[in-house]
Amino acid sequence: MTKMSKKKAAILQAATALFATKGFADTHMSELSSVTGAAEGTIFYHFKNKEHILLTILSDTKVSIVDEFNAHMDDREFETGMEMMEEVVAFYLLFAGRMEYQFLILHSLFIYRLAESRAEFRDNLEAIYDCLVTFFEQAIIKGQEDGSIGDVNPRKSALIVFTMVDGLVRFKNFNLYDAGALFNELIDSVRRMLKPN
Amino acid sequence: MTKMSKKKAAILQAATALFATKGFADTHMSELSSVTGAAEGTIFYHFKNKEHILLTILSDTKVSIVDEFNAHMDDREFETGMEMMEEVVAFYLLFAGRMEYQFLILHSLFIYRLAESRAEFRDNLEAIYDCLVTFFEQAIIKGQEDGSIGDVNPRKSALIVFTMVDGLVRFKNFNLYDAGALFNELIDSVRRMLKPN
DNA sequence: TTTCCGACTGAGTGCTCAGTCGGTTTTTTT
DNA sequence: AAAAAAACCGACTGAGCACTCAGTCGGAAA
Repeated sequence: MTKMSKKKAAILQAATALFATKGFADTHMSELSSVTGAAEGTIFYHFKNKEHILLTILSDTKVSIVDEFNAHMDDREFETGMEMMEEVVAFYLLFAGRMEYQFLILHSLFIYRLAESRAEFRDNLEAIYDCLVTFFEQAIIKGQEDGSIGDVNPRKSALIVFTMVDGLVRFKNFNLYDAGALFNELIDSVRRMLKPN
Repeated sequence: MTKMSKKKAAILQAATALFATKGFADTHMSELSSVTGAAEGTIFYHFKNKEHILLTILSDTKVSIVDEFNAHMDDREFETGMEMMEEVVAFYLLFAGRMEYQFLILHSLFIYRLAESRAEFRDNLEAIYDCLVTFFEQAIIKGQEDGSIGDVNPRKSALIVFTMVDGLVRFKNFNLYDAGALFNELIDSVRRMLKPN
């Protein structure tokens, strides 16, 4: 990350929290200005418009997710694919907790509406999902080689597991119930789902 | 449903589609007016404000979900809890497809923001989720009695299964990938997850 | 026939908002 | 130290917004 003015960084950080909690349309530049102490003019000096702030956040989020997942997984070796799967799930939940605002934005409708019409948004979203699903898939493939995971379609099962884990994160972020309380249940479920019969 | 003026029904229907696809804040009364052919004044004659339209939609959705699930499940008998679970999953996916706009709204951030501050919204959402999770839970309990489902925590496992199914619906509605293509995989996963070992 | 009422109308209103602009301050370069 | 560039400021603008209101209309009750 190249160095960035204090104000610009503050604007991005505040916008991330506000977009996540209030939504895009309901977050006003005046608010962003008062929260960060930057004048409205300053915001438009750094970003050509409101949408561009969101795109920057999404792009930064993509970089964080792709980099951190790769770094975390490269760091360690796994005996079995099933172990790797458990680690992917655990790291996903941990990471989503650390990046709560970013994941809230990823779970928001407005980002998908933009993705439909704007390639810059779509590309970032696709990169994020592809990276994540691929990790789940790799674990399944590895597990099928070493016998720790049964004979399932790797991509499809990866999507199902991803759906479960991501759904739990969403429920937690939407305050429906606490994902942490279901962690053990989730890991058990994944194990039962994937183990050879 | 008591009889309702043509215009009012048209406003509700159009608002459901617009709120679902464009979001609440990005749907303007002028649009609702031009789409339905009702004057803006007419909209405010039937609903005291924009939020009240959303509340009416949510409340109608709650009634539909609770009624239709109860009706569908009361209609049939199941040999085993596992069969019942499969039917709940299948009906959930079918129903979510039929009520795509309503489910999109249920998956939108704005509804949860309103639920935080407004009891009218919170109560409807809670009733919907409670009804749905309880069906999954009942299937598990029945399955544990007849031996078709293993020894898991019924409520927690119901939440996990609900997470999977609802997550799939969300992914489909957000155009991430087609839930239909994963239907068989999903049913298999649920079966493996819950079967006695 | 008159009265009344619910459904409906659309121009009008005041306000909120994203974005602009002319200028100042701070930092970097020479 | 001077000049240039980058960062910052906040009053201002005008478009667009939710909502209002005085009034029309058709049909049912009195």
